[in-house]
Amino acid sequence: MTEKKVRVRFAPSPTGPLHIGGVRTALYNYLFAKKQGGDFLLRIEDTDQNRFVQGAEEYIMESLKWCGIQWDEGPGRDGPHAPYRQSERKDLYRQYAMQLIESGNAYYAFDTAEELEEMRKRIEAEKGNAQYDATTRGSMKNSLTLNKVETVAMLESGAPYVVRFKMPENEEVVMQDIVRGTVKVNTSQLDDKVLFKSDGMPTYHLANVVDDYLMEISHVIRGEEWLPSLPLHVLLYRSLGWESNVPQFAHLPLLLKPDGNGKLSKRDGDRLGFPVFPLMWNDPKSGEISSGYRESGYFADAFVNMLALLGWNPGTDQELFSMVELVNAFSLERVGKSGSKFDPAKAKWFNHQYLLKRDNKDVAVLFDLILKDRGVYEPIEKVTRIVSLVKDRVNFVHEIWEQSAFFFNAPESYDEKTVQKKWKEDTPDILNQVTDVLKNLEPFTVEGIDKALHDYMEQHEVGAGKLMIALRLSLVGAGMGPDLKEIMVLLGKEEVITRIEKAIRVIS
RNA sequence: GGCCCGUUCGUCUAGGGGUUAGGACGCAAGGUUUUCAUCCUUGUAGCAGGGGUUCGAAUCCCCUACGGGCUACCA
Repeated sequence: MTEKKVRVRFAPSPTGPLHIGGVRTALYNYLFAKKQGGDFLLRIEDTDQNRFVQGAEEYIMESLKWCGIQWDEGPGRDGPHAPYRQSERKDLYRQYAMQLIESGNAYYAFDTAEELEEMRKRIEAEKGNAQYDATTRGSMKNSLTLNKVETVAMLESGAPYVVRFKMPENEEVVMQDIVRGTVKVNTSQLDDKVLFKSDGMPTYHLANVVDDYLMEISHVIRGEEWLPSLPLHVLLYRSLGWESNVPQFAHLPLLLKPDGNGKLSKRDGDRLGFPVFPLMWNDPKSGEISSGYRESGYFADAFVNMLALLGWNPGTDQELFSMVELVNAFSLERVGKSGSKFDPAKAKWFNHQYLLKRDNKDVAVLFDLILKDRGVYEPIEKVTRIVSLVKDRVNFVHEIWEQSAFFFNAPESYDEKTVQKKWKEDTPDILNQVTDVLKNLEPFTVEGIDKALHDYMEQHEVGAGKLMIALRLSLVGAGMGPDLKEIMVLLGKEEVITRIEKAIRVIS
């Protein structure tokens, strides 16, 4: 094996938003490249003009950036092989198609859609394998069945044509795949794929091989759905005389839907209530909006971490990885062979872990944005303190609100069940007495409150369960929340007393 | 239909001839906590089936089943 520089590419088609399976493919390419000290390129495969979707390319780039996957070459980052959009490389491909025709590895085909359909119907009626291949190409309208004069006449008349690969007959193609090992296919199973379309654009098969060669790609890491066309690609390299430049291949297992079987799709996200896209997507045609991980409150690093472990594992018990750690630990050899079902519950767990790891101050800045949206303006020091008290109870920053709203707004109602269980006949009296104690308490600190409350309970022989829960009910409105003394200090003496008095009025 | 790929707890996975089949998520129970949650402890649950090979298969081979992918002038 020659020691070429590692160069990999992520080559999406701008036909819509990037699905998390695509993000994972990009991630594995990136991790592999960085681990090997190589380059990661982004190439836009927009050879199908009919499927072009406005905004999709920008979406793809923004998604990669959000994930921290920076490309070394690609749109917006020109390198020695620019341009990186296939539509801008259009003129390149024709010459290779012509080269294949001249070397006898490809041919012109003039069949109309109707003629192709007719052929398929005919073969299917005979229970044969309906494809354009060695068994059928001889009965179709192409430069193999037409003589030279007729072919030239067709071309000169401006008749639409495609260029098809002339698949060799009955040849065993043996290929090596890094994740799957040896894969063998007999060419008699393969058809004469269209390489060059009548609209003047190459198909994926030609374009990807030509570009991978020209861009000096060393490893092709892509989804498993491409495995069936691997022999075609290998044969293409050979036919173009690039045998010594065939990249190594790695076909990644698919991401499956959480319930049942099958490839994860956009519909599943809508149905099961979790995003399948990294970023929110607003479809320009249908106006349909699909949710994204970013907008749902996921941290980019948690999202990347979760995705990295879906199909790859380090062989150790470590589950939490920064991008740098992923780069260091990654290898294609440890990529699994079978598809992975996406687990929304585990995704939340990852975000929880990252939320716990974040500095309270950083989380407070994010939470403060949510507070301002709700019209709540508090000093960041106070917000930070609140975050420190409740962040281990939630998975997302936005959930902090549900756990901390009582800090900002006095309870409007009191949890029915807790009232019934803990609010007794003598509760108002006890609370009134405690209010007096608190009024005179100086300074109003966690330690001070703790001592005062315990002294009271001891002197009056009142149980903690009775007093504390009644107090909590008054301040929070429910039997939940962080340490009561902390809540009291943050609320301040006056607010505490006001809330207790209100509770006595309302509940009794 | 044809071709290709796959199959270890519900899920993500370790394990690649001799293991009490390990970890994580989830779930359950207990503990801690004045409450809820966190946290800690314990538990729950798996080698798709059948044949070989072998002294011995989760592990190697074959078959079957099941699942998936591809089978466009889409990528």
